[in-house]
Amino acid sequence: MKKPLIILTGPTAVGKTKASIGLAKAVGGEIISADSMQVYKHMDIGSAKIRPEKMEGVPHYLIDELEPWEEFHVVRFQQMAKAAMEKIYQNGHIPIVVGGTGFYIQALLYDIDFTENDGDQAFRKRLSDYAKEHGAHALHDRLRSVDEKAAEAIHENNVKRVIRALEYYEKTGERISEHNERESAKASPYRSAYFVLNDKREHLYEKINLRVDDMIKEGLVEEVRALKDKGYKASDVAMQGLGYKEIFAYLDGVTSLEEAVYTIKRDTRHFAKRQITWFKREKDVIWIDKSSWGYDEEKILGTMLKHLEGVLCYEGDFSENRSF
RNA sequence: AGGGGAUUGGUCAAGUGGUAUGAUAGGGGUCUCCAAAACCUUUGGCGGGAGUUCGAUUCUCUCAUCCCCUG
Repeated sequence: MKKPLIILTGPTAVGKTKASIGLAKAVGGEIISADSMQVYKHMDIGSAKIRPEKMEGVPHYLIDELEPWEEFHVVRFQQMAKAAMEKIYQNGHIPIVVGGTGFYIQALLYDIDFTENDGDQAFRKRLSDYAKEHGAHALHDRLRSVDEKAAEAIHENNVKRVIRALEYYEKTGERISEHNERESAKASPYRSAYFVLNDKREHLYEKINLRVDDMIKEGLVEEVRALKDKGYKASDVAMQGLGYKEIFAYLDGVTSLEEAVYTIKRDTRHFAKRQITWFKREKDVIWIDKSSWGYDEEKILGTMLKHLEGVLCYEGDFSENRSF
């Protein structure tokens, strides 16, 4: 029998965190964060991390687990999240994946296989240098010669993904297009419910703008300054999160604070749009538009629970563990 | 009140007597190891009216709105 898995996602600033606590308490769930920034310690304000006192006793995983210099990517997420899920099942609880990184959620939900190799940085750098020297088109031609289908699918300007496709072929001898076809045909090993919390676009954008202002008031600049003082550079991956790279630029005197704030707001809006686009093409998602529920948290929780009745059966271990 | 200047997509700018350019915002999309990333794509416009002209966003007049100076 497949194990249950609940996913609660949606664009940034829509209110996932808040909704997740109510849901976790109602179903006996523990929360796994699917967020590429909240895993990092010392990055609280800019990543809109949940505060411990707001957790109301619900266990959280993949929050504050890494130092900002550590690498984090889908594969690592997948490993850590799977380990967390094991623990949660052992506790007799249901894992609830909460976060806005659609790719991570996909990797977990469909248990996509990334194990062919472990990311050869030197090889990637060589290809990246090749592209810089001979142009993106030349690199793309190299891909075309080994994997026509992948070359068709990946635009030549998207150097990052052209490199990955070439790397995959180089390391495994298999075409990445074949790998992707196989992996995307997979069925999920879980009994899942995939909730996408959404809101009217206008309202969402307004909330994003307000939230960025709040972050500044709460001391985002000081948070970034502290990271900078610890020796982190704008080029470190963790520092490239929304809100961090812009404040870095401000602290370095490249932009004014006003410009930084403007850019954070704009890029966060763009990000939210991309997130929504991602969720639109995920199959079997349950859209919950907050505006059509009058922003009533009780009603929204009620709908989610209703959907869960159909998707997950509360049997065995799970029914008796609904409170903490 | 008098004089001067301005009016180009939501915003900021370019430009020309012959089908209006760009940036930015907005929309849509791709995505299977940097994904808060990377990449692709696209809808909007010459303030109103009259005149000169084969033809006016461009020249003239007028109205409207805004800005500056003088009183």
